[in-house]
Amino acid sequence: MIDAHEKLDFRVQQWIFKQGWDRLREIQCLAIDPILTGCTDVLISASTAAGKTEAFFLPAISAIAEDKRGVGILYISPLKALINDQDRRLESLADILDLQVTPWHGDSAQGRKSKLKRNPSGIVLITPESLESLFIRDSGWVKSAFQNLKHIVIDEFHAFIGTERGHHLLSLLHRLEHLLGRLKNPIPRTALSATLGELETVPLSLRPNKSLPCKIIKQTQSSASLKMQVKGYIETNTAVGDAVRAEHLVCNDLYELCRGGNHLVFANSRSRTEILAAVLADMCESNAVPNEFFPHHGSLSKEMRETLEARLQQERLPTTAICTMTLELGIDIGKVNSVVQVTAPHSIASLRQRMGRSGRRGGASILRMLITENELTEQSSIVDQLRLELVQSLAMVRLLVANKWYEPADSSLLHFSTLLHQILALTAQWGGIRADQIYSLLCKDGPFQHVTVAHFKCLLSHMGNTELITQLGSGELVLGHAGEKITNHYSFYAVFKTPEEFRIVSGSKTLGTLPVDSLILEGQHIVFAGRRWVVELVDVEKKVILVNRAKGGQPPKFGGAGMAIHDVVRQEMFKILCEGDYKIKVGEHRIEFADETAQSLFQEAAKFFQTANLAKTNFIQQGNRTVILTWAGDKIVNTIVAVLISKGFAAGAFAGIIEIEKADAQDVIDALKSFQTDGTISADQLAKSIPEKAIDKFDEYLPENLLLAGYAARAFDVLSTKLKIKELLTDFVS
DNA sequence: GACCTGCTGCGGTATG
Repeated sequence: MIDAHEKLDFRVQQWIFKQGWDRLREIQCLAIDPILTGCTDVLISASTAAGKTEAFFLPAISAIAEDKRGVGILYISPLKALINDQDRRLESLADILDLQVTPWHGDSAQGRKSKLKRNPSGIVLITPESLESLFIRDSGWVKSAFQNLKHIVIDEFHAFIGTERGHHLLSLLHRLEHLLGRLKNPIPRTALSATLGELETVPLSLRPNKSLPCKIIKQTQSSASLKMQVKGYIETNTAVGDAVRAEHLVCNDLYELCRGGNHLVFANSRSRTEILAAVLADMCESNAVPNEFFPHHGSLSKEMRETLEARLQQERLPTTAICTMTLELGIDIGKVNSVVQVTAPHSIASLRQRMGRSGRRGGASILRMLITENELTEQSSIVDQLRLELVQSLAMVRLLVANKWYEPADSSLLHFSTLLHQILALTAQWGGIRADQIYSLLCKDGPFQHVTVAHFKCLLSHMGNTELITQLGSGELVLGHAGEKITNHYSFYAVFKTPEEFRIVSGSKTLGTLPVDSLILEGQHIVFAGRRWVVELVDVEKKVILVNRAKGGQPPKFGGAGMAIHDVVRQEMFKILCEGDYKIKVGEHRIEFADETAQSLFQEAAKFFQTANLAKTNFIQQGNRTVILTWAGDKIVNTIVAVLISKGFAAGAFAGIIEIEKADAQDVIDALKSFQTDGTISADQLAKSIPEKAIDKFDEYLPENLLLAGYAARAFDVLSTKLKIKELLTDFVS
């Protein structure tokens, strides 16, 4: 192990020495052999700033140092900003070895791209979309430039797993191996990530056809400790005016906790981000101190975001960013003093990623969660009485800290939208291609292995009928009229969908953009970029909203869908309510991590849970309404709701609790019993009643039956639901 | 009671 670094290229060793490192980290030593040999894929799982990128590049660069014909390393990133960071970080190492590094994305310098075109060599840093555009526009160059490719590395791999974009990436990598004649002798892939749940399943997500084995390298000694606290707040119902709004208590605490240091506050929605930033900036103003609270989210312009990122990184002025997931991935902002999560996190995986942003110079990570619950009244719902937002937050903390568990990706998705995209892309790339070639490349040996021959045939014939593709007399498929039009536009390269957005302009300055699904009226007051504005003009043609500064205002309504809580999280919530205790057991001790308000809110919830005997009660009759407590994830909850609606009930779900209006519990139970024994109700059947099934970018071009099947696989799980209902009915005592 | 990511080629004008 000590001598591992001696296998690296001499100049790489010199570079390590120059950095003043006394030795390589464990993961860096472990990565040397597998990457130098290049006979396996490698998965490197280690926390942020543990040196994952170097763990790959030190041996990979050593492996290509002697042979500079063509591009040797292909680095793929989900973000342009990461490519720019990586370009900067690789500069000194690449200089020593006289290696060319080329960042290649929509905004990178044309000069460096054309240099690579003339003289392909060294390292290319690229996005999946830019790689797709190279395939379609210049696959001949790709074939010659990458002929000598030794390694592919994917950064922030968790951001791809289970998504449309991830499937696109896998398809691109497979097409690359095919183009280079490397299907039998695959190019080794390395995946880097800090947040991977169920590690042993990840290699299949990296190479679904298993044509190479995968070596897993995991950081063992995690020296970093975690300090964490859940703080509770109560939203009072007293008359407007003298009410102590929980929001102000939250902001008072944020002001006290964050002022004077560097912090990240994750607020979960762009509108809440704007509200908190505005209130905190006002507090600075009324206290006559310089403002150090700024918003950061996807609707803000690149310039505003980059200014804030630079301010955080420089560490000259104390800075707190109130942000959405834009600051979750590894953009270079250095480490911050602490991370605050306001309202419950959406998933443990993202909580873990956020937590990793704090902890300076080997110090502890500090994470606080600020959770607000409503004051209880006679009319309070079960959700309020059970304090579900707080209980969910506590359960997530336990799963993160004690179980080290994160949500795995949903592997049941069919990705038909991306399959259609890839059929068009392949046809555009080759000019003409046979149906059986497409099938074997994408489905039989490629990443769409779940697609049946029948589905594939149906898709192709529908694409023919809609003029996306045309079959020549020779049997070859070429692009049809509609297919030409779609693939010729630059918007084709990305497989994910973006809603139309309006630009928000004040004077001559663009402040950012807003999705059009929010209704904005002239004269309306909005909060944007941390300030208040009044809308002067909405230009529908130019998609511009003109605004002026204003004194007061309501926040813009941002659109969006619901979220999916995993089975494991709901089971953990059930468990802590049953036990009446959420504290984490460490040896003989039980660690308290909630403040007094959060403790008493939890006690209220546990008392209600016990009094109503909810450990053993799944069906509750409340007047003429029936309530079902399943403690299952949202896929099962949604399936039960759809089943009940299909049987004529007025059912809905809130925070995982199913409510059926004007229904007798016994009738609901009978309906569920009949569903259980009825073999004819399938997920497809349930999906038929959904009015809008087109969700992904190319869904609108799919034949009805595939659209149905794709939606059904995403939203419903009939088998697990039947099992869950069996369990619920066994416990039922009428 | 949601969030985020990415993409081209060309024509116009300004600047050195």
